[in-house]
Amino acid sequence: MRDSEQLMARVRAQGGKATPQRVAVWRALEHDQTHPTAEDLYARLKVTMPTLSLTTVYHVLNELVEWGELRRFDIGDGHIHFDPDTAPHAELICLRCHRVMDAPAGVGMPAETLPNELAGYRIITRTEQYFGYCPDCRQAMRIGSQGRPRSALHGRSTGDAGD
Amino acid sequence: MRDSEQLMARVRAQGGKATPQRVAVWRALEHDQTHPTAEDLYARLKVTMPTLSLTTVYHVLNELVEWGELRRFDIGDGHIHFDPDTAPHAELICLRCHRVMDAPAGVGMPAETLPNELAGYRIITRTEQYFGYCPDCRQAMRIGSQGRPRSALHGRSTGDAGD
DNA sequence: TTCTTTGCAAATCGTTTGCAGCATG
DNA sequence: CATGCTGCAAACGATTTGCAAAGAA
Repeated sequence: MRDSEQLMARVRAQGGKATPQRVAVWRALEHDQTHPTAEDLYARLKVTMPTLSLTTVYHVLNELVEWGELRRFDIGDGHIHFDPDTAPHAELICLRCHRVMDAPAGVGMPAETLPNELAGYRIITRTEQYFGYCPDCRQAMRIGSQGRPRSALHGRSTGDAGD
Repeated sequence: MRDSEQLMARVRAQGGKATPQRVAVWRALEHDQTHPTAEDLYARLKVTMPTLSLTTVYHVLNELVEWGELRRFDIGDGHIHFDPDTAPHAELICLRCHRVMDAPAGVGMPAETLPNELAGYRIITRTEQYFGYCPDCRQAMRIGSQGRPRSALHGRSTGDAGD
């Protein structure tokens, strides 16, 4: 994702307005590595901008996705996650708390191996997701307590279990 | 996923019943490579079993996932897809019609490269998804017509565009 | 018969949309 | 001052759940 300076130029160039709400969402995303959901960002921003609405957060996120500035992905926890890093890279996803983090450098296939075409498909991008249990959840499961897993819509999971 | 013979044994062993509905869903999945949604399976089965309900399809799919027989995944089209192939492998996903197919053999990282641990995470499985445009959609886009893209909840996409 | 499963109808809940008032350029 | 943006409230829709009737074992 480009920085707010450039986005401001872009939005003005197409007759749009650089409203405080838009800029706030842009800034919140700028160096974010937490792969937040719309609700995450809303909660974070509400503190300094109490009048902000969740609807607006969704509007701004969706337009960023349309502009190709933001990647939107579903890990199966019932919430859409967003990532300002639009280059292909690997991610680590906890099956229990649904935390998402970038995999350490060197993990996953190098970006240069992304083919242009595969089985007749024009390939645009690739995602690699490693599912497992994060250190906190491993600890919590070891103790046997329930810990405090993050949101989980009804009983959804991404399909695997065990330890 | 194991075949219906084995699943029948399993379900009976734990005091369950091999109902026609369950067996029908198992059979439908047995050699399926289309990565269907619950609705897909329901539509397919309704023809030969008109009394089957969508609720039951969900019940059966969810228990298969709990048993570790079925992988459940979200491609961002607003529908949960299911895959009886639970081994790590790469998939091709069309950004326009949301068709999912297995990548040709040799594409993606070999299964043996799945690490046990990564950044403190206990790794259980990995998914590799290649996003792009399938031959049909490339053709449709070339013609400039709208073609007939498969389901798409409101205006969701998985994040990328262009050709 | 007993205990599981089915399937209808209703509830959930993240996300999207309609629209009236507001604020940016 | 005109148009684009915000945000409330309502709509949406895939999936889940409560529960009474049905059917395996």
